[in-house]
Amino acid sequence: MAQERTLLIGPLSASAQGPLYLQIVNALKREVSEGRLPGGTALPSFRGLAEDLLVSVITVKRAYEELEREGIIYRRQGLGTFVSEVATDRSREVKTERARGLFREGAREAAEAGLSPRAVIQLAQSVLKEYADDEPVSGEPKHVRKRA
Amino acid sequence: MAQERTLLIGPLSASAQGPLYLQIVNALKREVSEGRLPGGTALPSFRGLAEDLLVSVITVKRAYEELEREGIIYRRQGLGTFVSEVATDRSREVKTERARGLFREGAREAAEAGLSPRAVIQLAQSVLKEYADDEPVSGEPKHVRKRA
DNA sequence: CATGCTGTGTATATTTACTATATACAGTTA
DNA sequence: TAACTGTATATAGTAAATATACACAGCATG
Repeated sequence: MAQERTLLIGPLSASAQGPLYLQIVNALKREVSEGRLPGGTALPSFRGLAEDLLVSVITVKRAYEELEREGIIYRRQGLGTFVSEVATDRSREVKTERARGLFREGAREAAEAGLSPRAVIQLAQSVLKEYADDEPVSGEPKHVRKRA
Repeated sequence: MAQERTLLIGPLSASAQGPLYLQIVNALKREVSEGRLPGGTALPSFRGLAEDLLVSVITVKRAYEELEREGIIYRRQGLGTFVSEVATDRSREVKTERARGLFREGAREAAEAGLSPRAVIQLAQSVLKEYADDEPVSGEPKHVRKRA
């Protein structure tokens, strides 16, 4: 085991849930926002990641370009690609904002479906609760009451 | 003579928020789910809607095909396109399911942003409340009296 | 009643934009 | 120089959107 061959991000499902380069973007954003890639960390090289994920170099490039545009990573020709110092914060900001947008859109859809404001809130809460049960967030201890 | 020239759905922003045909689909689903298009109502013709929205006939066709696949409308060659009898229910089902998916995805994003389960719920509630303030939903169905 | 007009939806070939690729080019450092 | 890194150009494949020509239903009319 020369180097940790730990696949930084899982294999991509070929165009199963969106463009490949966006799958890479989202997977890396997740790693960053959850603290597994602190600022300054060197990301895999274009060719390395491309080989691991069975995609072309260009696809990785597009993904990295997108991440750089969002201020999460930066690239240096001849040197490599690195996680920005403010990456975690930026990534979390982006994700929180995205979550807000999703909740907003969900509320609109539910309202258009004819649900009353109360019913919308109830629907949202049931989903959130179900999610919290299924997927314990990060490694922090949390007590889950199985009783619903 | 000309019928009500009321643009059934507003103008489309050229590829500003997704494919044109999906914008048409969503706009019509909204009209249906909110009760402004009861079952049996005749929809605008391909050419008429295409002209109003400044898109091609094919784009309208794709939109109507999608709506028919979801059981919201049905088409009759030489006659026209009509709102299904179960359209409102079907549309509301689809929208509710979509809302559920959006809430789920929002919860995931928020969790990945590092928010605690409690904070996620708080974020969601703040958004929902803000939405309810802006748009008094009041599931009060307006009686759309149809002239015989 | 047969006919043609005008409305409706339908089908095919084409253009355009985006995704993903292979291949060749350029910078950094031991 | 050698072996890494990121970069740029030209090339297929796919989906969205289009123009054009076709087929069916209703109605006015001779």
